[in-house]
Amino acid sequence: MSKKETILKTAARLFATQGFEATTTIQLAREAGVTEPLIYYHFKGKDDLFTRIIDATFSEYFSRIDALEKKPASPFGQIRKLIELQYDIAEEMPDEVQLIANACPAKFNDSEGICAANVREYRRRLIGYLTRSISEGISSGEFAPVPLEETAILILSVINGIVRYGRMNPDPEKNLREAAVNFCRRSLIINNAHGS
Amino acid sequence: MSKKETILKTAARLFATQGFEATTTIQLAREAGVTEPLIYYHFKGKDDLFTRIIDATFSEYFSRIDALEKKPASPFGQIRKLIELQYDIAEEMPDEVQLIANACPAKFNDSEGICAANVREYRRRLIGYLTRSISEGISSGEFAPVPLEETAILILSVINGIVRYGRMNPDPEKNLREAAVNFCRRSLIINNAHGS
Amino acid sequence: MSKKETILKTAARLFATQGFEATTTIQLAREAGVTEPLIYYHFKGKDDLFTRIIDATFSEYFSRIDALEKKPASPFGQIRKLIELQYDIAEEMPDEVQLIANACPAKFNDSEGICAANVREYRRRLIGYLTRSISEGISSGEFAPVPLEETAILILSVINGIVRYGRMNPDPEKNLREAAVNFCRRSLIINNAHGS
Amino acid sequence: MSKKETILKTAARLFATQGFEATTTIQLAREAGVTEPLIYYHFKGKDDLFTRIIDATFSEYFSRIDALEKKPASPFGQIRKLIELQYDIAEEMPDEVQLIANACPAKFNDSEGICAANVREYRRRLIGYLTRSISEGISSGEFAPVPLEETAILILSVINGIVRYGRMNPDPEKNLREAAVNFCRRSLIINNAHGS
DNA sequence: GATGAATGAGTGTTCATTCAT
DNA sequence: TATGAATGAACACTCATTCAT
Repeated sequence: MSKKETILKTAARLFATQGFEATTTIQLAREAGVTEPLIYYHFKGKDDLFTRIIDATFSEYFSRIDALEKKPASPFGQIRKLIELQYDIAEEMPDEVQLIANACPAKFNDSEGICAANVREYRRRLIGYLTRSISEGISSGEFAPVPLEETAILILSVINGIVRYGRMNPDPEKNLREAAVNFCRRSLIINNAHGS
Repeated sequence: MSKKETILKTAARLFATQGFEATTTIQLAREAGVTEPLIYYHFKGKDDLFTRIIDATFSEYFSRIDALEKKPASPFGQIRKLIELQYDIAEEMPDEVQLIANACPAKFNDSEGICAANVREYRRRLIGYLTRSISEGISSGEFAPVPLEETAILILSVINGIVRYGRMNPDPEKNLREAAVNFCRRSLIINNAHGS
Repeated sequence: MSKKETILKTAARLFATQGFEATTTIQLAREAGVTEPLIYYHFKGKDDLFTRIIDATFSEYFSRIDALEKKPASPFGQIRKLIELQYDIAEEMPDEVQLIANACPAKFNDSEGICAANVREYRRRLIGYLTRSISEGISSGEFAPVPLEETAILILSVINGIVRYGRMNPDPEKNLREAAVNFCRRSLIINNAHGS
Repeated sequence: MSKKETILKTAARLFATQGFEATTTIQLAREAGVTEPLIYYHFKGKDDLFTRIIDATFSEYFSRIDALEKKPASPFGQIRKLIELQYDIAEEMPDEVQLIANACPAKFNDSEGICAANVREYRRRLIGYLTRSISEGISSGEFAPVPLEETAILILSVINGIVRYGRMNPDPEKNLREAAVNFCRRSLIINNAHGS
């Protein structure tokens, strides 16, 4: 891994665990095994580092969601896939995901609002994806007639909740992923056979 | 309101909206309409302010949960009441609630771990409350045979999700509170008649 | 003891042990069992407290030296009495004496030079006293023909040295007082019988 | 001289003349011709500066005393050399010597007791050196049978006294160095011919 | 005589950032 | 690429002191 990449990875980890403000450039330099000026050779500054990490993470998110939309599936299959996708991403890049979950609100009104724009777009896409899936499910009679957007928000809440929980309590025994899928299924599908 | 209280309230608001580290004492003093040294006359320092806000908020939480446990209700009635309680508290003291939701993880390993201890106790109580309610519901045949703790965590996720959403998108038109109750009800109760 | 006196005594102790600058008014208030504003009711401020302690201590010194001069004694008897006087004062008011020994040089160029003036006067009197005694002793053939002022300074050095030593090493077994008298006697008196 | 050295030298001078507490970092920066943060780039802080100066000064002292012990001399020759050594050091590095003489007692109980440990070692060495010399002199019949340790302390007092005096009254006419040597010689040596 | 509340001016220290090499 | 040295701006915090009561 190049030094530039090391800086990025280390920054993501420190920003995620300590917060953006609490991470100093000298600490970042030390933990990345470089000197401070080198950070400024590769990046414009601390904000630039933050922005790049956020942007890259959301990019990854967006392309994954796009990929998801192209694969046909049943209404609940789509929802299941979204839950699983979030879980997978959180396992692949836990630092970046936590960074987005925690630090973003704090930097919401920031300089160029880069973070806020990303978050809005992210919500827009996820809610759109879920709204469409739920709508389909209701139309086909598969789902109960739930309110569209509210339910989308609730499913998102479940997703965020388990991702957060997994970060703070790394307990491999609990199968939250499966439990979350079932929890949502039972709530949506009109069917006497629970957990089928 | 005394100047001491003004400082506390202002600190809660700033810590919640900007984060602990990003809030400077001079800014706090200005927005509270006092001089900087007065903060140090009434409090030991920035950390002390933070700790007191956290402690007071969790105290309020705990006493409310305790009060809840004393009122008898049906299994789902208990869960409904918890959801509504969280919503109410978030409306009463939105700054403090957001502060706990956002800043706490960042200060988790802090000095005396005051925040961490509170968060653990808080989770323990809520999960305990929910686990008992779910267990009762399953025993009485009212609820589907869901995994206890996982389901408790998922319900908590729903609660936290809507509280967070309500903070970031203050949209009085959406009735997330009612939607959340129904979402959980459908997922738990064995009953053909949805949304009744 | 009145609160005013308590403040003075406590200030002398703290100034002596920690230094003037390192002693804060709040610490002084706490250790004296009063509140800060009371210090300002009785005294003009920290500097005023310092000045009064210094002045009172030197006053005491001066009146004691004056009293000494009035009692007739042999040349070495006079010197012996001065050594013993210093030792006595240091035991009576150890804080004040140490304050003068340590803190004064640091405040030498201070505001009104009150300390410096006192120190100069103090040196002038002691050196004058010793010079006269030595001069007498030489004239009478009792003392060796030592240089007057230099020897006076050296005797003062011995005095200051044992006072300082006694403060830092409170060791009642060593009889430094007697040893100092003998040390000076042997150096001054022309006589084969040492230590008589 | 590098900026780092300039900071050290300036700090020694200011600490010595004004005291540690009364010297501010901004004043130190100005008088050293650097900016404040540079002090913190080269040193950990004000305390670190103080400690380093003290340590370096005592190191110099110790190595000089060690060198002294290796040169053979008569009992009084040894004592004479010690007096002259102290005088020399005080002329070479007057700031550092005064710093040790004045500021140390105030910082005696400080943080890691670095100063106290040095002072104890310093006293131990000097008193040991003097005790041995006096003991030799008494054994050989050259010295009067004076009490060992007390006399060592008194000689040290004479040394410290003239060093202090020389600092406060820079008067090149008085030959205190020679007077001190003679003062001690007369007090120790059994001999009718004084001042020979 | 005595105090709780309050403050202007300053403290030591750290920050993200730059420059010369 | 890479760095040792350096800095302007800001930081949390403390000081001696005052005022209204």
